[in-house]
Amino acid sequence: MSFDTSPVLQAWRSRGRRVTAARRAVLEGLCRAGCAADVRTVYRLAKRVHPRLGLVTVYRTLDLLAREGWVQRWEEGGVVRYELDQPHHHHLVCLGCGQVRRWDRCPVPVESGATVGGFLVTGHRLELLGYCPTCREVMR
Amino acid sequence: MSFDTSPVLQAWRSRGRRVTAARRAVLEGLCRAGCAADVRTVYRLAKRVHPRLGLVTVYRTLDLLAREGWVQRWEEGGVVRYELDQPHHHHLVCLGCGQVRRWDRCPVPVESGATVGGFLVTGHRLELLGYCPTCREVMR
DNA sequence: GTTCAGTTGAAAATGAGTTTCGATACATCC
DNA sequence: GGATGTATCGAAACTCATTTTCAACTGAAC
Ligand SMILES: [Mn+2]
Ligand SMILES: [Mn+2]
Ligand SMILES: [Zn+2]
Ligand SMILES: [Zn+2]
Repeated sequence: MSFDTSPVLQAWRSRGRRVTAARRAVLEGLCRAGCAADVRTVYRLAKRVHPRLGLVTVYRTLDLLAREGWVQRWEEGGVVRYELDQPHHHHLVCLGCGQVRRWDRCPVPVESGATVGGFLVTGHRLELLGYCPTCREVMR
Repeated sequence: MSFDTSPVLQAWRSRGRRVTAARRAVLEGLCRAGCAADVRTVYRLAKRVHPRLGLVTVYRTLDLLAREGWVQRWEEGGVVRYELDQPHHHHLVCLGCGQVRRWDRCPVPVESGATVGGFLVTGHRLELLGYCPTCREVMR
């Protein structure tokens, strides 16, 4: 995927965090995983880069990236998914097979920084739920 | 909350399911819990009605209700939430304390039954993320 | 090269949710 | 109202994702 990881590494170094082989590998795995990857997938792909990588470190690094705002974290059907921060977009989720597809429109008119009922809104999450072409076929 | 449980009970009886004290209690707990309650909350409230209620039965009944379409199920920050089916609405979620408030507007123009990129869309999920008045105060 | 705090990974712990199974209690039929 | 058969119940065992612990390791700085 087209994601430049050097700003992340740079930010880490400047804040006194260490740029380790394990963290590089997780970032690389995330890049290769593409849209909305689950932890296992990131682990599997990152392990190709750095075979002695532990699953714990994947959890830790994903959490770090999420806290620092480099990745989005969300859950669907009991599965936690992460993806590198990209131009704002949403997702189509298949209720049949769990597949996720990117949807680039955004119909939500609430700006980040706006206030709704006393809440300071910093973002939003939107998924369209339904059935992918394959699952529609199976259902008929 | 204003939710009439008798259609649920009636539907159960007509399909050969039994209307038990445990199931009534879970429904009652759900009513009392209001907007987007987690399983523990439903359990705690339902137990007041039927003290010997087991947590397992809460899971089972919530799952049953969800499968039959009487409740919505969603997850936020690792917490599974259920709520009785109501007029379509969304939620404001506080990233500080996890509190959930109802938001009645819906800016999503995709009708149920529409097709987006080959997906048959049957619904959607939208949450505004941010900070509640209390958590905003704490942050300053 | 030496130093040392930040980081790692194996193993153990945690905890939400599920499965199992003997006991219980709805619904039905006298 | 009682007897019957089966759906349901709840305690306990289990599963599995995620977190915690801790001794070993290794980037970064000097
Ligand atoms: Mn995506
Ligand atoms: Mn609600
Ligand atoms: Zn599908
Ligand atoms: Zn809050």
